[in-house]
Amino acid sequence: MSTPNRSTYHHGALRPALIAAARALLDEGGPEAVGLREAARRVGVSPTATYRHFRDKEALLAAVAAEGFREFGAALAEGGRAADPLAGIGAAYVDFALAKPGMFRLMFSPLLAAGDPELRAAAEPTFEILRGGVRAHAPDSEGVDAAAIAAWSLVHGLSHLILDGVLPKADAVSFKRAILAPPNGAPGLKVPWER
Amino acid sequence: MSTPNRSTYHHGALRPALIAAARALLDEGGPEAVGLREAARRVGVSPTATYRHFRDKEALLAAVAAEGFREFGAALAEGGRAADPLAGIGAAYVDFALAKPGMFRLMFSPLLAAGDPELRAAAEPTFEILRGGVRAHAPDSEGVDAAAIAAWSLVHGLSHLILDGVLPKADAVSFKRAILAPPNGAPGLKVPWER
DNA sequence: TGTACATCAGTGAACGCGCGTTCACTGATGTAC
DNA sequence: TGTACATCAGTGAACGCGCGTTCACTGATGTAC
Repeated sequence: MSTPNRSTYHHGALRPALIAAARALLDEGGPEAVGLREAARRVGVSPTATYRHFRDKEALLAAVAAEGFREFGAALAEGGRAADPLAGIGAAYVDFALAKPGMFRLMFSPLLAAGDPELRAAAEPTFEILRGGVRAHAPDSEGVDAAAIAAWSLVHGLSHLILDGVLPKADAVSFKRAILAPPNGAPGLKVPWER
Repeated sequence: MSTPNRSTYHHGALRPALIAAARALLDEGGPEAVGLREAARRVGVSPTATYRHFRDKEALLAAVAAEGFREFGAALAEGGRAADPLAGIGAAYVDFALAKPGMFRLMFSPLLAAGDPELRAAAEPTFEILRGGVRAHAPDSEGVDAAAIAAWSLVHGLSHLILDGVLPKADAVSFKRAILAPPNGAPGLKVPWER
């Protein structure tokens, strides 16, 4: 039965419910605000029950981050369908970060054992999509990887600077306008770093 | 008396000692690992004593971050004395982040009330220096601010991606080589985003 | 179709931890006369 | 130069908090015969 039925002893779909609760906490207070006990409390279950579904707290966070990366990948792929794919991807990247700051932070958080191979793998498609966007600009260039890293760094850094309150949100708007509709018809996002 | 003398009841220089202890914690475990009690413990003083010098935990963190920004500004200014100022600044930026990851994280951390005016002010010189570097490339351009933001985003994002274990450290090396000694003699760091 | 039983998904109490902060206090310092 | 006293910089005990995790358990589910 897929409908959770709290009148019975068994929850029925505790795992996804815990992930959802964790996401809510993430939205409200960022990665630090996510706790096993609090998530369990919200679902209406004892703290211990969580251990049926997650080895420990980090496993829950990892499951949440995995969901995030899937959605992130979809958003970027969608952005890549713009007239200028790279610009569209860049805009989608920043949009995602601003729309889901807690999730964005978690996805790149040191809370998730830095360099964890599974998460690196989850982040890999991000890089692939960016690389594809760069290739659209310079199909046979040799510096595609370097340029993709530069493009990634650019949007990643802008996202963080805005999220951390260093730059005003308005800069995201001008950024999008600048890359999506450049005044002179040239490609909006130039590649800054070539080997 | 500037020499702390723990044989007396008074410490003599507790404030700087606490800041130093907090920095050590920062180095060891990042911003989350900094605590008033632990800092006091390391200095050999009761937890309560900290409140003589800092209103609360955040005040201590802010004082540490302020030190960080001062050092950061000095490092960037030094980098700006390279043949290509913008490239030198960019390299110094990434170097600082990689050399003092805990401090770098704290400086841009949401722990320090996002948008806190004092910290925005402390970060301002960073922007000024970058703007100066951009101006060296295009002295009379109108898009200096936008380009400076782009350059800032680029190095900031690269720093974070490496710090978070998404990109390998080696990318910092190739980045520096690429911007500091570009193969064709062209300016190493091109400005990606112009209005 | 009914029943025995293994498995599974929860419970509830407890553990130890470290934290930030407040309270009433006391020992040391420095200043006015 | 000595002394009274205000101020300052510490102490120590306690508060309440929420956390992650372990333990022994019990109620519900589903499967084999």
